[in-house]
Amino acid sequence: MQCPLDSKPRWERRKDARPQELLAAAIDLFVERGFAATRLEDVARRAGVSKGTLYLYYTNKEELFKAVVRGSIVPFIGEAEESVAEFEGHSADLLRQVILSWWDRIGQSKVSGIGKLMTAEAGNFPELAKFYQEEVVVRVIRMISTILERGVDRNEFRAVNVQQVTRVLMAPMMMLVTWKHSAVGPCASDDLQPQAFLDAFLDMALGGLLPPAGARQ
Amino acid sequence: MQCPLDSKPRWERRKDARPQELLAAAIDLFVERGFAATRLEDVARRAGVSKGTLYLYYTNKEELFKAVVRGSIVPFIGEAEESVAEFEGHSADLLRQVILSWWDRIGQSKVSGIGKLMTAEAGNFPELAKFYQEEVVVRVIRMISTILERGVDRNEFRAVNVQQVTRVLMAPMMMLVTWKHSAVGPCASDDLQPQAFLDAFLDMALGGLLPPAGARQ
Amino acid sequence: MQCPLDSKPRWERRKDARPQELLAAAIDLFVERGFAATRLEDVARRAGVSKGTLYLYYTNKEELFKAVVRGSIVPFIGEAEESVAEFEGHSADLLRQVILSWWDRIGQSKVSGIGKLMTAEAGNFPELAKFYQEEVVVRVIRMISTILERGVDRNEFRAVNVQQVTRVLMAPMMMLVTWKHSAVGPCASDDLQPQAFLDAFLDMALGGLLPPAGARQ
Amino acid sequence: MQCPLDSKPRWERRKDARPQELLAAAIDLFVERGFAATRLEDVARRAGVSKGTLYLYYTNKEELFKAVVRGSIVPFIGEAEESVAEFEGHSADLLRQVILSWWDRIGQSKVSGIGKLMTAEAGNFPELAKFYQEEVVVRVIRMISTILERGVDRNEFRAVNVQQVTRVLMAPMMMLVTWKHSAVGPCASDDLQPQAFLDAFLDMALGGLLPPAGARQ
DNA sequence: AATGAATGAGGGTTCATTCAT
DNA sequence: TATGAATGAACCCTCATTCAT
Repeated sequence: MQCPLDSKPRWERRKDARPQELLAAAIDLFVERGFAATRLEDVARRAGVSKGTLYLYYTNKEELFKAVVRGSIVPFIGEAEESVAEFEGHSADLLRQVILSWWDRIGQSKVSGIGKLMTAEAGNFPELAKFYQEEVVVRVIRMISTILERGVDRNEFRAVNVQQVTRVLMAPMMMLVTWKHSAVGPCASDDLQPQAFLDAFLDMALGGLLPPAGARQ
Repeated sequence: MQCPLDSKPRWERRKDARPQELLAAAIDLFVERGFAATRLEDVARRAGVSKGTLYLYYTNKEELFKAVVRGSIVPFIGEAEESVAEFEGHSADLLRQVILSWWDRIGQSKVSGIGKLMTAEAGNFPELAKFYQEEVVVRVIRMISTILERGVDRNEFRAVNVQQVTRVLMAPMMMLVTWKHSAVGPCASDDLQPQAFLDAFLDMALGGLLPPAGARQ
Repeated sequence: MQCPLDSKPRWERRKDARPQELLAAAIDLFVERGFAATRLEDVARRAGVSKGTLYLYYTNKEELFKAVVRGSIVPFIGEAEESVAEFEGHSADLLRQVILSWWDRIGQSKVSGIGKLMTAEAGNFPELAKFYQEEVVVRVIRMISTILERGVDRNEFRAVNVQQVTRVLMAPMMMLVTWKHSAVGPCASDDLQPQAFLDAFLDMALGGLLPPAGARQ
Repeated sequence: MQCPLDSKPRWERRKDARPQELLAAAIDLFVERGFAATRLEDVARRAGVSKGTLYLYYTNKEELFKAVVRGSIVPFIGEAEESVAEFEGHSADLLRQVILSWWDRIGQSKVSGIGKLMTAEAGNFPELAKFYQEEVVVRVIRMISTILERGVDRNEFRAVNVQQVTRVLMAPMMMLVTWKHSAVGPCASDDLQPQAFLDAFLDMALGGLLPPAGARQ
């Protein structure tokens, strides 16, 4: 950890770990079964605690879900926003870096199932939808738009319609993780080749964004 | 009675209409809330009947759902398969026709919400997943693959990897309807411009399929 | 029937047969499943009529059941009572005749299942219990007691305790039919040999009733 | 608390007692109303808990019923089997002892109503029938047959047909408890004199089993 | 902090009975 | 007379949430 002399007794460290264990269990089950179909008793059991204990840390199911999002997707977004703000190179590299690190940190992991889940169940849990839209979707859109605008401003990208291209860029990523987590769909699980998909997607996307060859400096 | 030409009593006409009324109510609610979250009592109420009446027409919730699929998506697939078998022109026109008629008949309507629903809940309802995969997904894949193979055989398309391109073609369509029915996502509902999206998609798809200009006859 | 020139058209004869067809269907199902577990819809279907039609003939489930009893067991009791009243021979012969004709008409047929059914479900249907007790049980007890008293009066039987012996005589008969209709019990269905059982029972019963050999005239 | 020797808190003592309280309530109602007609809510209420609580202890209605059987009849059978295996005296005494202890532990109590219930409802609940046949009926038959064989082997009983006599011995016992629990039947409840019935039955049974006086040692 | 027993509202399904035709 | 569509109360079972310990 940060403190190499961890002065706390093992028992207390265990206690501190509880929320993390609960979040880990929760994300597994939420992604596997969806929000509504996940039973808090199962979450508690998987975390090795009792059902009542769960309520000591999270007031209810929705708060638990929010905590899952806050503990997984939101921090990534924060870091990505920072790296966008600090980046100094070519906007195409920035875009590629953001997408690949998204795939590395989110897309590949269970966390990406949260996106599919929200798409499916937002209608039944308006407060959750609002939370997710504000904490995740809006920030992602803003971040990608920012990259595009940066690229356009710096003449590294063509003068595209930023709003639409933002959506065009997000769509295939969403699709990729949706299929990855679904039991039906055009891709039997072993047919899905995410890496090849990503490569093709990036080629296409950057090909569409970079200025015509003749126009480059 | 009031209309002497209609020999059926009003009451019996209702009976004939009931299944359709129930299916209409069911599709509304299934698409709005998902399979698990839809209460049969609500379906019944929306159709203007009592809970018990629903069971006169459909054995249980899963059968009601299957009936919805059989009454909306499956017939379209059948017709599309026929039109593919009978078609005599250029494969690009066939592909365009199938996709546009899909948009017309399925994509635009509530029915398209079924796809999103199945993607989300298949894991929790394995029998439904099996049904949908067999009755819909497999047939759609086969149909699109058939079109691609036809195009390749007739030298109207390039010699693409049919299996993968089938998936690449399906993905944006799925995405389009998924966002259309979701309360969260990168597209606020009024930002989504399906027609423009479709045009762009078809341009891209056909651009990728047609042989290089020099090779065309 | 009584009128050899049956002037009624076949269609109307059919109508007259309805109640009998319903009773036949009802007894099948009541005996097979019990009173509560029998669905009137099944009764109607087996009789080849609609559920509503059943209610034209019997006001409700309990009345249907009573009609079954009235149409099967009660007439037999009436005849048995008559034959008891008219009989002129030895009381042992009378008892044997009554028991054997019971076996012939009731015990062997489905009707005997009614006895088991009432024993089991009387507690849940007090009105039915009252009806059955009055229309069947009390009359059977009275009839057998009458035979015993007749035998004792005529010095054909020993001076037994009529009340208790009545029960002792009824018990094995009830048992026989109960097992005949049950899916559990000490007798796998093919082990039960009713005829042998009856012979043994009659030997025992009459052996216990007839006066000691030395006392006979 | 009030009793310092009892280290468990009152609340936990309740938890330990719950299963027994629920079984007690269940047996009352099952015997009173039968399996199908017993509502779990009533069982719960009679045990002083809510409907949901019942499911903390028993997975479903059938399991509750099995628990009732396992907690009442099955243990008795186990003990009886042991006492049969260990017994060293005359087989007639063994038979008498087994029957009288059955009457003491089962016949006299509500538990005996289970037998009547199963006879009546086995047809509608095949899994329950299988369970009861295996756990109870088969073992009882085996036990009684064992006693009879023992008696025959030791020349304490005549060489009877063991299979049939087993059934003949069981029949009156079944009948006794069936009437005891029934609202209809030849015995108004206050006329039934079980003790006298048992005495007569044992006299008869042993009379039929013991070798003729002249043959005894 | 931790437990886990208890709750009770709610959803799927069944079926006797009614009633317009 | 005959139909069968419609009803609605009832029952089994689930699960988020509470709370005494």
